[in-house]
Amino acid sequence: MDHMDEPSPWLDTEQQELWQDLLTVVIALPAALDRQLQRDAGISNFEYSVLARLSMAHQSTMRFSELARDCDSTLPRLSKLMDRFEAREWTARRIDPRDGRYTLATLTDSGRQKVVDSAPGHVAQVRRLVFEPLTAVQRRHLGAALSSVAETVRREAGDSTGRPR
Amino acid sequence: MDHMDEPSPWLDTEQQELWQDLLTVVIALPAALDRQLQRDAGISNFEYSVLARLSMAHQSTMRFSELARDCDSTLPRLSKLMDRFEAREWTARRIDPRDGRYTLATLTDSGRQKVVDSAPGHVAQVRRLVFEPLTAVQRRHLGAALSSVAETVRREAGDSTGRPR
DNA sequence: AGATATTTCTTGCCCAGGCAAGTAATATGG
DNA sequence: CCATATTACTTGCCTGGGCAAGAAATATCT
Repeated sequence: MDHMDEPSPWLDTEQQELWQDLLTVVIALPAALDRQLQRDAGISNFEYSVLARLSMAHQSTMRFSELARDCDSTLPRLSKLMDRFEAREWTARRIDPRDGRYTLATLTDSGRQKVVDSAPGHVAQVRRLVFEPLTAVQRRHLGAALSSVAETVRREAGDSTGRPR
Repeated sequence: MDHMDEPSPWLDTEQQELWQDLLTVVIALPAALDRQLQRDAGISNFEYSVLARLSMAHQSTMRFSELARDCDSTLPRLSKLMDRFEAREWTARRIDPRDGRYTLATLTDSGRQKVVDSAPGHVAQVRRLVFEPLTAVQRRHLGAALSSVAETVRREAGDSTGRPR
C-alpha cells in the first residue's frame, strides 16, 4: 500500500504529485469544456471537435475513418454521432464514388454556422483554463513535454482507434 | 475557420499544437489506462482510483462525499459504483453513527487484495506512458505547468463536483 | 473468373454515468 | 417543539459509447 525499495514498483513523491495533477486535468478538463459547450451551444466537446475538424477539411468533406482517427474516436461512435448530426442537418453522408467501402461526411451550411457560432466561447474557455494560468516559458515547456507524451499515447491507442497514423 | 487579427479570438499555431497534443493526452490517456486495467484486472481506471483512495484512508474508511470529491466523481456515480463493489464484496457500507446523513465506505480485505494485485501493472503503465518518454528536466517543467492548470480546472469543477475544496 | 480475405462502415445489445426528483437525517427559525 | 430548510445520499429515466457480429465493397489468390 505504501512503497518498496525495489526496481520500480511505485512512484516517488514528486511523481505522485505530478500524476495526481495530471489525473485532475485529464478528468476535469474535458468535463469543464463539456459544460461550457453544453451550456452555450448545446453540444459536447467531442461533437464540437468533429464539426471543427470537418470545417477545416478540403471541401468540408472527409472519410469517416480519417475523421474518426483525427478526433480520437472509434468508428461506431462516429457513425452514431453522424446519425444525430444528419437528423439536425449539420452534416450529410454519401458513399465514396471512388471506393464504395468509404463513406464521406460533408458539413452543411448550417453545420458550418454552428461551428462559427460556438467557436469563440469554446476558444475563450480553452484560453482561460489552459493558457492564461501559464507564463510564456511554461507554455513552451508544457508543449514540449506534452508532445512526447501525446506521441507515446497515440502509438498505444493506434492499435485500437485505427492504425499507426 | 481561419483567423482574425483581433484581441484574442483564436489560438496561434504554437498554441494550436499544444492544444491538439493536450486533447490527445486528455482523451487517449484515460482510454489507455482503462484498457490496461480492464485487461489485467477487470476494472476501470475510475474503479481503481476509488479502491486506491480508500486503501490509503484511515481505517480504510471514508465518507461518500469525501471519497467522491477526491476521486473527481459525482455522488450518484459513486453511489452506483459502491453498489457494484458491495456485490463483489470489495467494500462495505454503513451509516455514520455520528450523523445519519453521512454514509461510510470501508474497504474489505478482498477489496484491499484487489488493489494490491492490480497496482503494479497500473503503475507500470503510468510509468511507460507518462514518465519514461520524459527527461528529468521535462518532468519538473511538466509538473510545474500541470499544477497551475490543475488548480484552475479544479476551481472551475468545484462548483459541480462539490464545493471549493 | 470464382472463392476467400480484407477493409470500411453499421447495427444490436449492454452498461456506465448524468440529471432531476425523491428520501432520510439533521440543522435552523419562530 | 413543530415547521421548514439544508445536507447527504439514492433512485429512475434516458443517452452516449464500447464491443462483437453483420453487411457491403474491393482486393487477392489460384
